[in-house]
Amino acid sequence: MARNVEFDEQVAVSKAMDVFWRKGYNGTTMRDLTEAMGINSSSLYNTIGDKHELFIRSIKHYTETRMKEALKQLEPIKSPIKAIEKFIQSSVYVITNEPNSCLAIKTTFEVAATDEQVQKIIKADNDFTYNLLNGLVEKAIQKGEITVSQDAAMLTDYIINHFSGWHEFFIIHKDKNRIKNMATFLIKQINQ
Amino acid sequence: MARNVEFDEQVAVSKAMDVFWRKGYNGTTMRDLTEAMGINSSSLYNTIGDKHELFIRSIKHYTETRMKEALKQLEPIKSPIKAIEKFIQSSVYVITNEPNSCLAIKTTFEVAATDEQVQKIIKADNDFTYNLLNGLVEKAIQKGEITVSQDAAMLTDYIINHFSGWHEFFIIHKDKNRIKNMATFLIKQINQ
DNA sequence: AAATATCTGAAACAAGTGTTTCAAAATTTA
DNA sequence: TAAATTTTGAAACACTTGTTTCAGATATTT
Repeated sequence: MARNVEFDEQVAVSKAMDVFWRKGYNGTTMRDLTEAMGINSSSLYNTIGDKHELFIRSIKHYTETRMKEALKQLEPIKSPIKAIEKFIQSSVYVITNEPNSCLAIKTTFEVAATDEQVQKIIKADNDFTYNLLNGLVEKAIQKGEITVSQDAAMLTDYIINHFSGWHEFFIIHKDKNRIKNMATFLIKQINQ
Repeated sequence: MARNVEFDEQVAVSKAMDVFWRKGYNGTTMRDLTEAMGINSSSLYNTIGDKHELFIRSIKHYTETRMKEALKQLEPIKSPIKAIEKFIQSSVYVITNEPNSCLAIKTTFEVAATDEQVQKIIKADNDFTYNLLNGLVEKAIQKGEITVSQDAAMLTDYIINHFSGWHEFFIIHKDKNRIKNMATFLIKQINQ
């Protein structure tokens, strides 16, 4: 019996996410957000909620999108070790080509330590990556594609652990090659 | 012919640093700062300057203190490889025992990408760590303590690169053991 | 001790913050 | 088409922000 919401909530959240991604949670104002989303704050508060809720939806959107992309990218690859290598290489590509560094990592360092709700989402995202990669590492060990004498759990942690540093490194040095060299060495270490 | 500043500027900056360390640049207000420093904002603006300048001094204080500590800790160690191991192990200790994660890393992800002045200080800090560790790696290779066939430059990047991930990991999982295991593996990788 | 120069404290500043209000517009259903 | 109900836009809200003001307190130098 009444009109519907005019804007697409998914699209709006995606636009909000872009702002948070660039400016961080505390660096973003509600006016930044409503301007980028193209909606009035009254509509925003009537539908999604306040700034914090919008941030929660933004980082959920970010992590969910990333999870889907990872699955889609790795699914067609038959060899576990090749999938692991692809995962590492495409991380390097993203790190050295996207305009902002990973929203999840930025959020971890800015607010995860003091915001439980955020912490949970970030942890879920990390657990997803862990499980995805751990499955591949286990298979690779079984198949004898990884011969280094280490348990899968530790190797999975060890591989994932590189990405944060590469992001940090790229912000500071903006040097693709040194990151590529680290990635090459990491892959060699696993492969041996 | 007149009175002197009542407060110790070094002590005041150190107290400001603590606040920035906990809350980040954008999450910290001038009232947070003046309260923690125990001085009035007029005194602050008369001596140090505005919020940004205070932040600059805070991160300089942080990085300089850290540099001195690193030098002091590694100086007495004769064996290069032992010094490298000590460097890694004490990083693990700091990461898993300090209440906040590294101010330099937090700052890198929060503001370094958009603040040139900050970026420079952070880069100088990273270059210092790089040079310190690179010297050790080169000596360790010469002495045959490191036999892995990689150039010192890449190995230095590779070692340093782990710290950021460990910080991130500890915020999310608060698990010391998994970090220790990664550190042990890293040391083993270098040593072979 | 007096003159001098500077620092300090409290208050005030204008602009910016996240959020709410509400009349008018809009779209749905009957 | 008319009634009903919700969304929207602009303005306003109360509070916080970074910063400045300035009278009076304070310490130095002569």
